[in-house]
Amino acid sequence: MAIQGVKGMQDILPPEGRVWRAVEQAAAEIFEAFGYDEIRTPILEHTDLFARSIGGETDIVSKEMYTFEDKGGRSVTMRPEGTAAVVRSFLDHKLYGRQNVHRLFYMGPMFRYERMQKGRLRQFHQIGGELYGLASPLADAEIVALQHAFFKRLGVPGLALEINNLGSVESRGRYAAALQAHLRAHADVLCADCVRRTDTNPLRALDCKVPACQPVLGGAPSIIDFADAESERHFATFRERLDALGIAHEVNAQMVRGLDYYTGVVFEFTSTGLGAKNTLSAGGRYDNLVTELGGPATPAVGFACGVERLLLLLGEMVHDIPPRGTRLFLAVLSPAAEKVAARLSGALREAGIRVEEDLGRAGLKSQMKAANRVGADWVVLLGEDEVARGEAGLKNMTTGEQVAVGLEAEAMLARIRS
RNA sequence: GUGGCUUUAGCUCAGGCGGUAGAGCGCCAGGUUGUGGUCCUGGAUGUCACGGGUUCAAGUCCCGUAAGCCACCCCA
Repeated sequence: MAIQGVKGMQDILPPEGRVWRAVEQAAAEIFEAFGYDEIRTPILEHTDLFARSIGGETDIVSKEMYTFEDKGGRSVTMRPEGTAAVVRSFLDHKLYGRQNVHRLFYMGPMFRYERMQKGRLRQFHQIGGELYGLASPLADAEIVALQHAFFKRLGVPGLALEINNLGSVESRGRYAAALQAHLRAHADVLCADCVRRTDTNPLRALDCKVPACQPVLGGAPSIIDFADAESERHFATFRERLDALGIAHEVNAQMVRGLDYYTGVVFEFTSTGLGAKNTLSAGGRYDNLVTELGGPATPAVGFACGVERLLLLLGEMVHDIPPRGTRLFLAVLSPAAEKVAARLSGALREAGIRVEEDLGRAGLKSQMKAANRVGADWVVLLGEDEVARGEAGLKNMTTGEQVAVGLEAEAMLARIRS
């Protein structure tokens, strides 16, 4: 049995790599248009970082992390998400001392030990953005607008945006207590999962899809009613801004996020056609995270987008992004032509042409087939006769026309570009 | 973590009640001794996921393992 890849770790094979590059490049361009700069942090962090930021009771921390001891006896963890590491780096390097507002983006692999399913890998990739130093609801709207622009650029079908207001830490706490009481009062009709969640994480029960639970959940207090006046004003301004930006959205009072650090505005972009798990990207405000990790009071808002899910959606649409530029195939048929071929391939590549060859120097017919297979626009034929005459055959693979040209790259480029 | 399904050629898949494997596509060659993409003809390739068991005989039945998929759970 040949060695297989590790479960849940996926290879990206050609030509898929081109699609990834196109998506990552589109993301980088959108981020730059919004004034964001890239930050790259290591895969490994101290385990404490995630335990303290994401929340020790969450599934991610309690059972999904790749945690191990390194040779120095430190407990380290392969990052399960991006935000904690970015905040850590922000504090580690005292970036807050440079300026008040920071716009950062990152992209890269994340690791969670999960039961596999399509669009749910153990090594998966996220593209995320973080905005530090602005408490304004306009900042929340900017983060949402950025994602919206990104998805629009890629042509994501069936896009929808849901938002909610979790309120302040205090109001969220009061709400959790009220909800817990409500759930306890109806524990007899709730499903087993909801009974368990009543104690561990009552807000999660709101997401339950079991029919029997719906009446109880429908009658539960709404988190929006618990938000304090300031948080309510913030949310209202946020919505007005979305309207002004022309971004359609819907309030979903049942939506809660899985990571503990969120406060206030949370949002989730979904797409139909992703199956059971339809979340494309999600995020929200986390004004307390920086201080919880030992930094100065710094309001923050951010998001993360699942790249594999995005690619799943884009599917066939972008499955065959052709390589950029003109493709030329150099067919060499005679040892006498090797010197000319070496010089030509170099000169043509410098001019920005994609030059491919069959270095096995098979027969003309198979070299032509190879040229066709790679999608060559042009073929340069270097045979005994041509080289003896001081010329080469230049064939247009679309029209089938072939002409004789000089052995200089300039002569071929002139023809190709005409 | 729970329940269920799947795994046969490079790819997509067919193989009624057990008798050691097929198709299409792709690949290679020839038709065209120096011209591709169309067409025609021919060819190669499988430890039937892996390990055990039942049997005279297992791709086919049983058990285990692994990987993948679906619904939960959870999350991006």
